[in-house]
Amino acid sequence: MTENNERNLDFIREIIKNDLESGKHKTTVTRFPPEPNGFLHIGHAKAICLNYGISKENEGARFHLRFDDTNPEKEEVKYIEAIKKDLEWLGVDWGENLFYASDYFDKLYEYAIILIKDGKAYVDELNAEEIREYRGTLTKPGKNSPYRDRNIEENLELFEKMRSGEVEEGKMVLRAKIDMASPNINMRDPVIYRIKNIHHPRTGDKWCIYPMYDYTHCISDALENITHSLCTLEFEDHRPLYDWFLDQLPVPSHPRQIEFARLNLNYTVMSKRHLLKLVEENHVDGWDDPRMPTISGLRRRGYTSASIWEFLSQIGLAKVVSTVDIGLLEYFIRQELNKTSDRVLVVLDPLKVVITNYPDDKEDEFELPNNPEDENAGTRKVKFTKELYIERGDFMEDPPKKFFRLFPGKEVRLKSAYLVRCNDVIKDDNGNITEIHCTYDPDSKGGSAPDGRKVKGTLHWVSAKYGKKIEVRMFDRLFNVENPGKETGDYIDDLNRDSKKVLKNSIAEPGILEAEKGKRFQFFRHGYFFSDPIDSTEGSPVFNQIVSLKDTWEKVKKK
RNA sequence: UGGGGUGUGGCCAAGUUGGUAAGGCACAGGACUUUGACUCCUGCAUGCGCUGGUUCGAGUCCAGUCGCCCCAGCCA
Repeated sequence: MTENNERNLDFIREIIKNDLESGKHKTTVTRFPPEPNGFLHIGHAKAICLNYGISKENEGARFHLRFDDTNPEKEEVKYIEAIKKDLEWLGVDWGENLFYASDYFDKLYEYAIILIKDGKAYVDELNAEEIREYRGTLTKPGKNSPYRDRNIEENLELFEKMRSGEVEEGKMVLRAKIDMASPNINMRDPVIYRIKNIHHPRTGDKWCIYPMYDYTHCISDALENITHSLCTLEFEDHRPLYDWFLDQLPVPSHPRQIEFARLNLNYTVMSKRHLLKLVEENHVDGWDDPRMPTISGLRRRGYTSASIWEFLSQIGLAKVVSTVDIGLLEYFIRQELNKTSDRVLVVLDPLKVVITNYPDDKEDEFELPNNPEDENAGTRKVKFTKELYIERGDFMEDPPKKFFRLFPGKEVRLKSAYLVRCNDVIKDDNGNITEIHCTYDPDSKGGSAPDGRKVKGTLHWVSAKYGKKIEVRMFDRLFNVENPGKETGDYIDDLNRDSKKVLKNSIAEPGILEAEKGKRFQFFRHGYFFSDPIDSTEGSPVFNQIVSLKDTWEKVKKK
């Protein structure tokens, strides 16, 4: 399925192939550089899959994990731990190659001194607002700061004062001296160091000046001898700056930055800022809410890392801003779970059925295959009794055309048990159906009639006597629209308020109570479910719906 | 009105020196079916944003034109 043959390399792997063939590089060194200010989402996984994937494809290649921790104001240790956990779950092994941008603070500082000495950086005393004014606009060139032409000695002195804590926050910054008239705003003397009197999780109080992204990132890449620095499209404009710094400094290498389009999925949001808000305002139950597109959310939902990996390798890689249909992700998890998960009979919304001609004290025991797709999955025994439950939605008193489930006078098959025919509908005073009376065909044991008559509908069922109540959480898309916020202006307004439904009266085969945490099942005719690793307790699992089965009837009904 | 990108079917996405539009998902038929699932067949761009041009021949080259995305943090 995954054939990255010669001809179908994406444009980045094409570049790499050429670099290897030309001898520019002997192997590859790629990296994933998250900022620890939030949880990883599936968009990050695309970058991980790319960078880590490349390292697995080339002999002698390395993959680095580098936390981009240059802004202690936003970054927290808890995010570092969460990110590592997510990466491990995804199967990423960075070995010894764990780095932090803060590892390079000393080196970065030395390089800044070099820039100053070379007359390529200066200490600016303009305040933030003035800097913005002097920067100009997209169409108007900026103008030079009055502090731009200080002499080197003075710059050195002032920078030292910034470093030593003698300067108040916001009073001074170090800027690169490039070109205030550049059509590329990033080149208009970008700030490279700012003062922040904040404790850093890793360097403590050693520094009160912290380097900016543009300055830090390229140098960090260079120090690690990264060969191909892969990032998203919005950094395209930053590439000239990336190259500028590396051209000025005596760095050990000059990586090539290549940009690709980030992953967008419909019916969800994919920015850390947006996801953070969902968490903080309690629109979801946390970063790992099963409805979240975060790695931890997908994991909690029951997705496998293999299915995510498969999805990412199939969507391709390009520079066009695109939005992938979330249905494709669902396709891959169904594909995997169809082959690997045990089937189990679970009635989500129970409706009682009484088999009137079945003796009160009679019981049958049927042996069902756990997984018809896998011969090695074994079988299990399921008990059949006079009173059963079927799915409320599998019965209709007045059915539409082509409804081949149960209705008065209709015969259906109870999966692997008997053929039954509906004779009576019992209702309460309000007209609600409370139970169904059926008769069974004693000769149809196992589910097929000796006379060979064809019965189209097959329903799942659970014995009322032996079935056990379980909690099941059903999930729908988090948003009502494909592109949240596009029309309404605020994505919060597009939240699907019914995206989570907790079913507490579902009835399951008793065997499922022994399901260990984190096990995936196919609830027969429903979909795939995951025993929640956190909320499940011994003997009483709680299930999260991973994804439903494809439902053609649902589509037919709508017509 | 500045700069940087990008436009191939509903959604992704191949298309290497111009030679006559891969593949996946979705969708529509059909077969099979004790999951209306799975699986298996079949169909699905006379056209590659648009207009011209070069050429025997253009998604691929040239010119022009339109649309969309990103950039004015002491965020990354």
